[in-house]
Amino acid sequence: MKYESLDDKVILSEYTSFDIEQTLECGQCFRFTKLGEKEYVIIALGKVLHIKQQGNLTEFYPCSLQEFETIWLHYFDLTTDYDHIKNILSADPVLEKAIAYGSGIRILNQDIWECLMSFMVSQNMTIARIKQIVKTIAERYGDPIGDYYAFPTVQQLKRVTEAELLDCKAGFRAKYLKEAIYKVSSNIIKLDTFEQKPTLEIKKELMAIFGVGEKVADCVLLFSCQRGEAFPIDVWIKRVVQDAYFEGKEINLRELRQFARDKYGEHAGIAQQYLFYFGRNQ
DNA sequence: GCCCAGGGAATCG
DNA sequence: CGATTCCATGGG
Repeated sequence: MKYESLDDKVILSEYTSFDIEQTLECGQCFRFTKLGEKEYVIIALGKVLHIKQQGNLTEFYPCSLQEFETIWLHYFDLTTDYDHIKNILSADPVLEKAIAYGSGIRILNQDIWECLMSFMVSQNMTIARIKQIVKTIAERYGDPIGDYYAFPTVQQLKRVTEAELLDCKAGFRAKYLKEAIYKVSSNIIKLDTFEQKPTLEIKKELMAIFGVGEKVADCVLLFSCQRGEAFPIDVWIKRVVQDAYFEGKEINLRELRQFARDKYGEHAGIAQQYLFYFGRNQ
């Protein structure tokens, strides 16, 4: 991998396993807009970033070299060796096929707060509607950045009422969001301590929030805490695994978790993303 | 109208 | 324990 600065752009080249479309459209984040073929605007970490891929080049703009190195290199997980992980997972024929389909997926390192709120919103919703509701919350309570809005901080959401969240169309999740805002804003849960905590301890803290179950906790662990062993199980992944490994037979969540641990181990999370992207688009 | 969506809590056996 | 039901809401 190489990158160089040119005006207000950074140009990435000589990389493997990075496709912006697959990375954004595989369901791990919700704040992006497609402008064209492999051209996107993403709103993250309080910034608006354009990304355009053609051939074996990726442009990031507006973006200084320093910003790229301190923020986006990590955000897009560009320092992780995905070829190595893919080699390990490809030993499994099912994964080999899923990887062939979504070979450019990378797991983003997102902001924990936004990730938690977004996946609380996600329960029992379609991806299109999740995007719409997260966008509404940002537009009503977040800071404007050009034509877009940053996802609001905990402080900015502190005084928001359940009725106002209902008005954002959060539905029955409005009271869940209130609960998360309360626990984080009052420091009952300290998100900035997660980095140095064991995975299971973080999971326990997250699941103590009314409205956070295993699925949402696993999404937060995988998409914002760099816990590659987390394996979020939703309706899609359940179907894919059942169809690919159990002849379509119904299996319960406990068996499914055990299966993922045994089969994919420390790379269960990325395996899950390959399977999700493959399953949802076939 | 009915069914389902990147679930989770409450209830029931 | 495991299984079922309810929860808001919009789109197919």
